[in-house]
Amino acid sequence: MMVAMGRSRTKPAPSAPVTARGRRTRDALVAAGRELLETRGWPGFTPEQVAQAAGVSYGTFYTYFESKDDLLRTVVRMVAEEMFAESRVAPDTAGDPYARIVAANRGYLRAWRNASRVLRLVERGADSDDTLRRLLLEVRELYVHRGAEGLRRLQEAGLADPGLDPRMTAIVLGAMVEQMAHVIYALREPLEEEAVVEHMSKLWAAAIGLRAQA
Amino acid sequence: MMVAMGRSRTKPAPSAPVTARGRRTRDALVAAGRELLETRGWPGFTPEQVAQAAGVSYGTFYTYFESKDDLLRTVVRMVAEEMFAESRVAPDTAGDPYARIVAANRGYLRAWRNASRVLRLVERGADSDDTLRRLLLEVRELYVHRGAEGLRRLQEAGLADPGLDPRMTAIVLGAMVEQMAHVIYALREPLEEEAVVEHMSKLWAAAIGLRAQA
Amino acid sequence: MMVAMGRSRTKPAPSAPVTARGRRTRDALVAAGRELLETRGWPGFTPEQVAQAAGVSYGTFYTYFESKDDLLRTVVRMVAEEMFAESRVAPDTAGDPYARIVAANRGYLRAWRNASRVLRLVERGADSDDTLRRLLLEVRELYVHRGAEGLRRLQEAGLADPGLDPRMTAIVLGAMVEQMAHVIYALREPLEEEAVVEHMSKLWAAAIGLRAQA
Amino acid sequence: MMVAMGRSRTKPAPSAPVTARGRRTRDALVAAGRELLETRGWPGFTPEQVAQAAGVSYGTFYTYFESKDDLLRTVVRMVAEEMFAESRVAPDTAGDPYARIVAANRGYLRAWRNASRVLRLVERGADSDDTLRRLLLEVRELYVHRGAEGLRRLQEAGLADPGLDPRMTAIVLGAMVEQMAHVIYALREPLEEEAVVEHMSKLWAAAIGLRAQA
DNA sequence: GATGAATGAGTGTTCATTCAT
DNA sequence: TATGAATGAACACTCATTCAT
Repeated sequence: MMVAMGRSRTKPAPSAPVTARGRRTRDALVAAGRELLETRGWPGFTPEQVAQAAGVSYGTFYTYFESKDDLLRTVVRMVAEEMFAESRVAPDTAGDPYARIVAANRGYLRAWRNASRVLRLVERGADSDDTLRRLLLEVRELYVHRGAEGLRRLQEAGLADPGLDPRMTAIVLGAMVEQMAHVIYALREPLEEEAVVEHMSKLWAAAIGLRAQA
Repeated sequence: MMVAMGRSRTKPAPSAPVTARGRRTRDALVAAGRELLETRGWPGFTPEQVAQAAGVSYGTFYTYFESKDDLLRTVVRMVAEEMFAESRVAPDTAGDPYARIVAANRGYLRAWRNASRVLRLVERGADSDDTLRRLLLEVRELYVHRGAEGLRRLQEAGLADPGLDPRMTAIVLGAMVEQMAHVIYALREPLEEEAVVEHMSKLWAAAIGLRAQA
Repeated sequence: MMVAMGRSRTKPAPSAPVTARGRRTRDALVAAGRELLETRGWPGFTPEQVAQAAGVSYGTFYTYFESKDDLLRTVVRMVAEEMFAESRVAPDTAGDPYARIVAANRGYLRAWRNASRVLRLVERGADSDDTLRRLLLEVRELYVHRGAEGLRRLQEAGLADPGLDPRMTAIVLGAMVEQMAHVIYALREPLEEEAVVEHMSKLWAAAIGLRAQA
Repeated sequence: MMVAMGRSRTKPAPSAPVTARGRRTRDALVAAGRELLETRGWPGFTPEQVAQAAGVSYGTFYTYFESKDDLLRTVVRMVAEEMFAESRVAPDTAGDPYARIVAANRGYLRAWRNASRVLRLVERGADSDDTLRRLLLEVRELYVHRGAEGLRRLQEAGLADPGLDPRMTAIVLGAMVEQMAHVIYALREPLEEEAVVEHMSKLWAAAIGLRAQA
């Protein structure tokens, strides 16, 4: 445009690719973005570097994403969903509530260690970006909901303190596990992962007044 | 940039000011930096804005600090020292154990909300800076130590589960409180502060198997 | 900044330079901006080229101007004021109203030809930029006001049709002259400048019912 | 870019469509281009948005047009031709001369407001494109010619000042009306359309020394 | 010591145009 | 002929740091 002033109101929002080729390119960009975020942190996460890592030209980035933040949100959602799915407790522990708690905590810690340098980075951004903050709250809600449901079932089975509010309890105990992951993997407090899992689980069980199955 | 630590020392490192005036200027810069970090977070923490808030000219910033990170480390050190100092007079002495837990949790949450937004920011944002990471671990250690000692006394008095490792327990339950502060104040999950304090305390007490005083 | 998201609310607005050196630099940027606009039009008017033409580095541009538009507005104001000053009718025609009209029209046409490729360019931008549009209206108002006052004096002296609304008349006849400048210099309709001046003046005089001085 | 005319002809210039379908597509693009120019001005006039508005895919644009400028020229030519066509049936024939002037001015102002925002945009914005400049001069000539003929008839009938050069007068008074349209519709000077029509007509009549019909 | 001007590499984004299918 | 993905130079702007006075 010859004239620099005046913004167009109608910036065409990138839509989902319709051809297989487009899908491949978009996937490559998402993968490259995630990879860079995990290996190089914020400094590596620029549209230019992402495009280059995906093997496409700079402009192509904006064929699929409205902005850098758009890609970030996409990556975060993907990582969060993966993590949530991974941390689902294997059904073979169905009978033993304590074993389930241990498995859940171990699973969470491992999922965090493996997949979520992304989430750690993002927590920082959330301080100044509202969309990101809400996205993190959404992700948290998944865990909170699952934890609350688990507790409710235990209460109904007479295996846990019926006086505890399920949601609040899930939030607080979830926070415990989340921060431990942060302490171990980000701050690198020198602790044995398995020892932490056991201890957390013991405290968790005691906190909810878990009784051995009748 | 925080990641760019460990430069080769080719430029004159600013030395401590020798005149009273110099000291005042430096103090003003540190205070302004802390203030900005607490009130505006990372986006407000630029040399230019710090200098302006301190009422000195832009260039003066570099008379006293090698870099932006240099000031950041200085501010963090100051906040950490303050927390050390405060912790010495902790009213940890006597009375009803449960009430003490409630008071400690309430106090911790409030300290976190007010004075140490700085630490929260740094904890989530400075993951590549080793100096800061270690400083954070030191501050944590302070609280862990105090928590562990408290638990040990309870155990010795026969008021808490003697099977728990005091240090590990303090770490895990401390993490719970710390993360709840993050959830409430940074992510702004809509929760009543006092309700959280009560719930956390109840879970904490149950977790350590707290018994009412004989 | 490591984090890309979140805009700072406090962008320091560039203030007027306080030292002589600063004033020189700022003046050089304004001059270069005007020069480029006049010689190369919009395509040459980029912060980078302006800075280069002024012999300073890129970043310096933003030491003195909030944005490209900021400089543009500055240049427009300057050109407009210059033009308005230039087109003031020499006082030696005080006695003869018709001679004054001729002089004013000739002056306007010349001022436009010399100084205001800038204004022509800007008229285009005004279509999509509100600030610019208002700036142009302000400039117009200067001329309109002067024209209206002139007519009022003639009416009071009984030398012009007293039934004409001075302001509206000034607007309409001013539009006539302005567009003729555009037609001659921008569209390059092949017309003799002096012939146009004479004809415009004759029509202008007839339109306001100018009577020879008693 | 408009300034980039006269490329070396190394790529296949799009030829006129041969199938009916091709013609429909091309027409849709032209119509969409015109529509966007009229409703959104320059910012809306991008190949992408034009294609989208025409309901065809992006790439198709370049099946029919060599460039964005190619479409612009096509649209301008179309608008110009329309104006030529309309001018042929101008109701210029008889009646009260003053009423005719009023009607002509009102009509011109309205035409300008509606159909030829395109021309207004181009007149102020396309100063480096020779093709367009000449096209604009041609359109102007049409109106000038008509105006001059009208004046000549009035002079022959003894109803207007016989000392005026018809062509020059038509140019100057035409400029007056044209610029008023610009002032009202582009710069949005707050004036009543009908009041402007009346005033312009009064000044016009006085300027040519119009005498009431014998 | 203090000032404020100067620096310039880096960032996110746009968009007219080309290309493979 | 039609599609939509791909291209990349260009642009406006930021900001930690350095420098001349």
